Amino acid sequence: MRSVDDLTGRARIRDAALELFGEQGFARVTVRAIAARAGVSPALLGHHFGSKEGLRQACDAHVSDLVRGGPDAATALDDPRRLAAMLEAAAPVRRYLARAFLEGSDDAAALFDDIVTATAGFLDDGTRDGRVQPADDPQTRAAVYVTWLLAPLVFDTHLARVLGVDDIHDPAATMRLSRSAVEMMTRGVFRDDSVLDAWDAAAKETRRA
Amino acid sequence: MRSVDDLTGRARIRDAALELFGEQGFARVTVRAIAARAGVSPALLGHHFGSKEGLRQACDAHVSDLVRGGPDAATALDDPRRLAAMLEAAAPVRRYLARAFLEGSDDAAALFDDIVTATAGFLDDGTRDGRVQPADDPQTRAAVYVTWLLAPLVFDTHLARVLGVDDIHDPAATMRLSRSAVEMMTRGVFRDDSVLDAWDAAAKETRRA
DNA sequence: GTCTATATAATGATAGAC
DNA sequence: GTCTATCATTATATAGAC
Repeated sequence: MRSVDDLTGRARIRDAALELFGEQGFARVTVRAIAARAGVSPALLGHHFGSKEGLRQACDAHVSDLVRGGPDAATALDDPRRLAAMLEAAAPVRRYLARAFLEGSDDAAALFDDIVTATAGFLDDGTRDGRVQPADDPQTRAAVYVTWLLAPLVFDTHLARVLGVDDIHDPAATMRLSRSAVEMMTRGVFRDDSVLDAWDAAAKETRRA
Repeated sequence: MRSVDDLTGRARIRDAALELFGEQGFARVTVRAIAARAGVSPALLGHHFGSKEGLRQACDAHVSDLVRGGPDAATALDDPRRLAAMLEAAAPVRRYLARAFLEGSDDAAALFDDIVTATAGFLDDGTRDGRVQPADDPQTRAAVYVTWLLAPLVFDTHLARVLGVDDIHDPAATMRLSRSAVEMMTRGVFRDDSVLDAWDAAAKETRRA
């Protein structure tokens, strides 16, 4: 449920900043541009958020709350379905998230860590009851799995171009992408152990050197 | 082979810009900061590159050449080993590449497309001679495969933090990561078809609606 | 090719009225 | 809470000497 001030200028500013930061990155966006999109004067940003950096932190916190399922559900990531929901979030939030992961805010880092923790638990549970392959290094696998889960978020424009669609997040494109990903995750890509064996041989060679 | 002017101020400026753009992003980096790192005056950047934007394009072209294996080997991406070599490129080049993919320069887009084309060829060949699993949608699989290949490039700081290493690209961390990735690509992650079947059932439901 | 010095514009932040 | 007006700073780009 939304708090009442989400209808005021403060929230409009925050949402405008969210959009612009996501589209262009923090440094490129000017205070004036945010104010113009929000339909307020530039001075109002300072009044509500102190500085441009304060506004960024408000955006980080807001997006982090959204992904986690609202301010009242701090542990919502424990439900793996929540992760999929995140990738289906509104486009501005997705774009902002992608930038935040690359630009390295504290909230983005904490969110990444929480997702890895939740994923590791999900994969470990699955390994125990046989639905998931055992891993040589479960922690690293969980981390890699999360980067693969998030990759479409970051490469969305490139994927859209290569696949010949307008938006990688429209229903048809999402289905193509996730179907391929699930297939790769289930069947693997390499049909036999030759690549794995070659890797292990190379690793042994490296250790000897 | 390097051209002779790679030893002059022009190349020093370009390399300094490459580092700073990769570390901080284009908009945040000032012409003065680049000049300071290159040990030249700010005015020299304008003399050689016209503008900051011109300098960026020079960086894009240079990195694109490096990844492709030098200006004389425009088709080097056809060799899949070149892709792995790219990920082992010097840290400044990697960081720059990650930013370029997100910020969407023309050269980065062309490079991504070329990598997908080369990968699709590699996977198709493998499918024909049985080393690679057949795919329901080969083009989409190639695109997804490339985003997974590039994911560690983009999420490097997060991976380093989660794995507890200083640099995700030091030899030990690289080995952990790629071993996990190869394992996942060979064995898959899900042990039976339950996730795939659930996906197909949900897709059928969606089409009906 | 490289520098010093400067023109010109845009930016983040703030003071003070309403 | 919101505005207008403005300040101080910093940015890119360029002119002109060496």
